[in-house]
Parts: sequence; structure tokens; C-alpha cells
Amino acid sequence: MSEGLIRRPTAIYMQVADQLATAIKRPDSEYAPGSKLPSETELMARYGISRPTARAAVDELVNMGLIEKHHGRGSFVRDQTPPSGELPRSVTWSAKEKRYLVPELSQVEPPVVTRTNIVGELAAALERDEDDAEDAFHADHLLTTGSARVAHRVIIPIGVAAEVPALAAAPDAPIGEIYAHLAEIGPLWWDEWVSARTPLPDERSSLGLADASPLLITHRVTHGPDDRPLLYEELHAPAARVRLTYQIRPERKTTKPRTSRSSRAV
Amino acid sequence: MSEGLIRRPTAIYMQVADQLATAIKRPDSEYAPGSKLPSETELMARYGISRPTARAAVDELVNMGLIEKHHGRGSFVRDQTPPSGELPRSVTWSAKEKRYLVPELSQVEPPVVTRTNIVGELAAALERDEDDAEDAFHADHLLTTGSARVAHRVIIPIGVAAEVPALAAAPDAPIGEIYAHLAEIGPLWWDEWVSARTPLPDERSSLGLADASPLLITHRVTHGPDDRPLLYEELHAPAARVRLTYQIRPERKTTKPRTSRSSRAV
DNA sequence: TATCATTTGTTCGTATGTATC
DNA sequence: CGATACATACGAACAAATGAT
Repeated sequence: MSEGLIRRPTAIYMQVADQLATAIKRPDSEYAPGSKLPSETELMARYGISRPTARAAVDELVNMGLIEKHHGRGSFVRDQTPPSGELPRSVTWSAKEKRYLVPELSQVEPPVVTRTNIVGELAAALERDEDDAEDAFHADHLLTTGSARVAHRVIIPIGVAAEVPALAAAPDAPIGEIYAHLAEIGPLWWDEWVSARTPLPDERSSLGLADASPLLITHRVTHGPDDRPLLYEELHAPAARVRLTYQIRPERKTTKPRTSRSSRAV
Repeated sequence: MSEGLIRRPTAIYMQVADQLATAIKRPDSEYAPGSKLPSETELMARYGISRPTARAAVDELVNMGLIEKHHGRGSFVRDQTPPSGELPRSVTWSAKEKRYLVPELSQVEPPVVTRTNIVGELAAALERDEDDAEDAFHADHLLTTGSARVAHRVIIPIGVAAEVPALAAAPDAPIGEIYAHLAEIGPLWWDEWVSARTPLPDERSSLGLADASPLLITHRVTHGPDDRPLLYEELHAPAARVRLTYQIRPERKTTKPRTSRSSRAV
């Protein structure tokens, strides 16, 4: 009947949570990914605890990221398999085709283009003056790697679009084409930074995320000759499904390290 | 007396949490970082709610990462300076010093060295045969960027350590020195992949994470001549505090894209 | 379509333990 | 030592979502 002895010193709900967590993490566990955990009522009976204590134990498992709770259905073991899909973030130069190559993802929905001005973080990244805000095209893409959906936003400052008319004509073109057009200005290089956070509810639905697993976010600024920032991109991908891959080659020391993103003087 | 009306529909504890969260996030807030939140008893009186409801509201704020609770002291507003710290992931080559340069982080604790064998994911990354497992040094470092703690694990296969005696002598050396020694074998390049997940409880404590904010995880394999994998690194950093930065230069197309990490035939 | 049992969500009341000052 | 504040635990009730009847 009893599921293992419960020692006094540490909190009961913690002990129950630990036992369940161990059971879940055991390889050939009775709690396989996707399977249902005992209901709160059943935990009460099984461990001889009250409802609040059972709830606290289950909540602890949620905090550990081991299970998900669903109102009216029950608690279910999350799939802990590490991300399999790869999202290559490197850029190659094809000497034969004389253009930059990036992996293209297939489109899930037609891109949406809007036009707003450049402020805040974005202004800093593009080294634009926020007080004299320049306009920009926003192209929002919803793509898929095959195993996961990713959201991709491409932001083209109006000034750059004016310089490269092909961009103004099709700001929602695939990113490979955008790079090809930008390359007309001169050789390109990219600055990228990666962060992660818990997704917001609307992001969960648009990216088809089941749970509260984190969102990987990459920001990329395309630089042209004279290190001029030309383009901004933001990519949101579910960390549970994909990992970002980079190939790192040593840079020549001479290239002065461009440090912090624009610390504008006041 | 009453701190704002409370509508019925949504959960009371949620409404209280929202009000407090808004108050905390307001710029010139009465709840500055470090200041003390009203105690549970005070919240009960102020909003006319019960103890469990007050607790639930405060717990919600903890989950949002806005406050920290301390037994017997109270709840305190966290410093919310978001992703400020940068963790540069690029490598530079100093022609003058004839060595690779990487940003060094300062040590929080002396590194711990253990010795285990190479299996699973690790074996795949290092292209080792799992059935004839090679041993490896594990060096675990606890470092700080100034604004955040990061955990760094360096894994040196015994074969490589035998080839480069300096590594066997000090497997817990800073990563810059490790690279310097490896460079004796030949020119190096790196393969890196990035994922993120919710931290486990013990990771939360060792990295000093407030709560469920995600963990950024980078895996890096150092390759020597003939693309031979020499070294494996894993870095864990709190996504709320740091972002990883990359500088991307186009690669020559000729470099054949090494795709999936070792699909061993059976 | 409507109803019912199951399961989690929310809320109250109450009591006692333990850390901090 | 005592006051304050958070931690743990019990009991009880009703609400809301879900799935099956």
C-alpha cells in the first residue's frame, strides 16, 4: 500500500515530489513521456496526505519541468528528449554563384509586411537615432524546419530599401534573396546574439508549443562595408525542438572588436 | 483602504499578483529593487483575502521572477536589469602572440577534476566509439561574468591528453590555455550548438538562479587538423542575465558542410 | 444535446513549525 | 526571549474544464 516510507525532517510534499521525480526519470519508468500521473485524489490515498500537500507535490514537479498539468484532464509527463532539429546559423559564400548561401526553411504561412518606425532596442541595434526615427519594413515569416515552427522577423530600414530597390519591391522575400540583394552594396558580415525566455501565451499558440518550454531567440544584424548596419532579424524557435548551430573560425585580431551595441551619449 | 477593486471573473490571487507586478514594474515604483514587499499578513488585510490567497499571489510573483522570498525575513524585489551581460562566443587569432584568444571569465570556485568515460551524447559529439569507451578528464568550472554565474565543463579525452602532456598536467586550466596547448597539434576550428531548457533545482542553486527563467546551454567541440574532434565543452548560463554573442563571417563553400553529429552504423 | 463523473483550479479557515531579528 | 514572517499541513467547499454516457 505505502509507496515507500516518508521521513519526517523534510517537507512531506517535497518527499513525495522527489519520489515521483525519481520514478519519472528512471529509464523504463511506468511514467513514460505523455503518460498520466496519478490524480491528486489518488496521491492523497496512496501517501496518506491531504489535498493541499498532494497539490504542492505536483506543483513542484511542474516547477522541475517534469510534468504538465491540464485543467479537467490530469497531469502528464513531459517529453524530456533533447532537441533533435538543427537550425544552422552560419553563412557560406558560394564563389561559383557569387552569392551568400543560407539554409532556407519552408514557409507555413504567407509572410506579413507592415511598416513602423525604428525605436528602442531596435534603434540601438541598427545604430539609428531614436529621436529622429527612421521608418522600416517589417516582414513576419512563419517557417518550419520540418520538426518545429519558427517565427522569423526581418526588418529593413527605409533608407536601405531606397538604396536597394529590389528590397523595397519585395521586403518579404526569403532571407537568402535579401542577402543576395544586400551584397550589391558590398561584402557582408553578421553580428548575432542569442537569448532565451519563457514564451508568452500567444507565442505558444502561433508556434504550436505544447508547454512552457523556453523559446530560443536570436537577433542578427547584417553589416555592410564600413561596418554599417543594414538589416535586423529576429528568430524565435522552440528550444525543446531545435538547437542553433554555429561554425566558429578564428577571427584576425586586427578586426577591432566592436563591443557594446551603441551606447548613445546624452 | 482598499488597494483597487478586485473583479470576480479571474482568480483573486492572480489579480493581486498582477497589481503588485504592475506596481513593481512601474519606473518610479514604491517597490524599488531590493525593497521589501508587504508581508502576507499585510496583504490579507489590504485586499481582504485569506492567507493561502495572499501566499498564492506572492508565489506567482516569484514565478514571474520579480521577487525573492526569504524565510523569516520577507519578500524582496529583485533587480530586473535584463540581459545585460554579454558572453562572446567568438575566437580570435592573435598573429603577434601566435595563439587563439578567448574571453576569460573570473573564477568563483576552484575547478573540480574528475575522470569518467565517454558515452552517450558525448561519444557522438566527439565521434568516439561508445562500445569501446575511452576515458576523459572532466573539469568543472564555476565562473562569473560579473553579472551572472556560469558553469563551464571541459572534457578532454585521455588520448588527446596523452598527445599533449600539458593538458594531462593541468586539465583544469583556463580554456584559453587549453586552446593554446591544443594549437600545438595544428590549426583549430569549433563547432557549437545552442539549446535552452528550464533549470533543474540543483542548477538553480549552484548558479544562483531566482526561478524558472531558462538556462542557455552551449556545446562546443574543438576540431583539429583533418577535422578531428579534440575537446568538448559545455557552458550553462542564465538566460535572464546574459546573452551569447557571435560574429558570423561567410565560410568558403568548399568546406564541405559536416552535417549530423556521427550517425554510427550498427 | 444534455447530464454526470472525474480532475484540476480557487478560496476559505485554522493550526503549528521554523527562521530571522 | 518574544515578535514577526514565511513554511508546512490539515480540512472543507465550490468552480470550471474535460471526456464519457
